[in-house]
Amino acid sequence: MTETTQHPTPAEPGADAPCTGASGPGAPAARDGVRAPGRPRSERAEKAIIDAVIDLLAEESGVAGVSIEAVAARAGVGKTTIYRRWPNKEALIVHALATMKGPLPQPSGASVREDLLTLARGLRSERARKRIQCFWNVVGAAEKHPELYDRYRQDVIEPRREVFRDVLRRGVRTGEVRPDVDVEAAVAMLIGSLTGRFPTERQPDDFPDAVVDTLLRGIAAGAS
Amino acid sequence: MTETTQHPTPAEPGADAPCTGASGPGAPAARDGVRAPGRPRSERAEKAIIDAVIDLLAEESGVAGVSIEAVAARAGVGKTTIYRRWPNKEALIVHALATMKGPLPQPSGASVREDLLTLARGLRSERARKRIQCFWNVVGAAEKHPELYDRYRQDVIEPRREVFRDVLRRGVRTGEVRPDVDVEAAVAMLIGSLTGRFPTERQPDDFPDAVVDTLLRGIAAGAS
DNA sequence: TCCTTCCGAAACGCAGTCGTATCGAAGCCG
DNA sequence: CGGCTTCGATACGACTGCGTTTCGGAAGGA
Repeated sequence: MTETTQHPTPAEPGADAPCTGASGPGAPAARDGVRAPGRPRSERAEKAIIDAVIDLLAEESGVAGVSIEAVAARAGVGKTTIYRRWPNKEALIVHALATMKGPLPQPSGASVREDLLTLARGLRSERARKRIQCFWNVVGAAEKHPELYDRYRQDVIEPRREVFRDVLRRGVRTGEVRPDVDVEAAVAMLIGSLTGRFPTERQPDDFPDAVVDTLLRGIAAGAS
Repeated sequence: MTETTQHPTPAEPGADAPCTGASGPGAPAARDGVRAPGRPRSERAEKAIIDAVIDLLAEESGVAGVSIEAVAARAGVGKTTIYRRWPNKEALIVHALATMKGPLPQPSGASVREDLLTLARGLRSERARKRIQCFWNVVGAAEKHPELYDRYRQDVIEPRREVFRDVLRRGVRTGEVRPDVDVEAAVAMLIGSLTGRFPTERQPDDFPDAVVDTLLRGIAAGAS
């Protein structure tokens, strides 16, 4: 032990920007095809850790409710196994959130109404609900953990909003949507109405349909 | 000191349900016209405490970010002064939230569009922003503090939604709004779009106008 | 004036969390 | 088998927050 005990990163002799960049766990010393000596890191443990973080973030009361010890207990893992991969709590949460990117929804393109219905109903899926719940809690901590908020917004939320925008812009080209539509307002109305009151309040099953049709037709009398 | 040191509530001989009901601070022993002996409680301190709670709840990261010690420091008050009035942190926050009820907005009734614009623009006021910010954080902690969430929702949020509903229902009667409108969907679209993306993201100044007009006219081509 | 209550400040015991360190056991490779 | 690393468990010191208690002093009523 000459001077290597500063960071959990094991060997990795040169040019390793410390893993505080938080886009991934500390590499287990295998960069190229070079096999690292010793016991390899358990991929199973890593997945369990990330799942535990996401579950806790969605269920517990915000970022402050996610403690390393709770994560370790829930994942059935020692704290050592966590700190060997991430330098601190914030990096762990950032990485866990990044894994929620997942595949974007792909609307069929049959019609604007069909596409919006698909997207709106998709916001009720198990995975989407968890994503929205995490968003609530991350937003709540936005002032204290701005990096967390920015990254989650950019990586997870914004791409999904962009899918909504694309549907509307395509509708303008096909003539289904009036050309002077305010895309930002319309997207905010769709997403905001479907994600705004989640936690305990139940919405009727056809709420997405009602929102989409209200948006399309408007509420003023005299419109078709 | 015979047996009275169990509760901060000072004298108050009989039939005092302890103040844990959390709808108000422990009364300083003056119930009817009976003046309590000794120095009366400082009203100034009480206001400072409640303001501090609301500010912290809006700015800090959620309910967990509001600590009694932070409240005391921010209000320039000793912790004793807090615990003499409320039995614990949750009761304090519940009471502080209840004070945000304030007066409801009173739309003019000139037209549905005017009323909705007034209400929508009102959501950008200083006070409304703080209310919304608190709502974010209270919702985030809904699973851990359900009483907090329920009470805030009932006392503060729901009455304001009801004002929106009233405007729409009146519009149906006057013929300004189509009779088959889904009031819940329309209200959710208005409020959700205007409160959904607050914290750091800025909206253009005419965003409430865009939302109201989009809601009224719809986005489908062919409508007026 | 005397008496009661409230005031702010400080310290306490207790519990929870962070990040580190240490332990014996186990997995993988040569 | 022997060297390497990771594994889960446990304990540690430092810190923070809660809710209580004690303290000297101030404010108001009788």
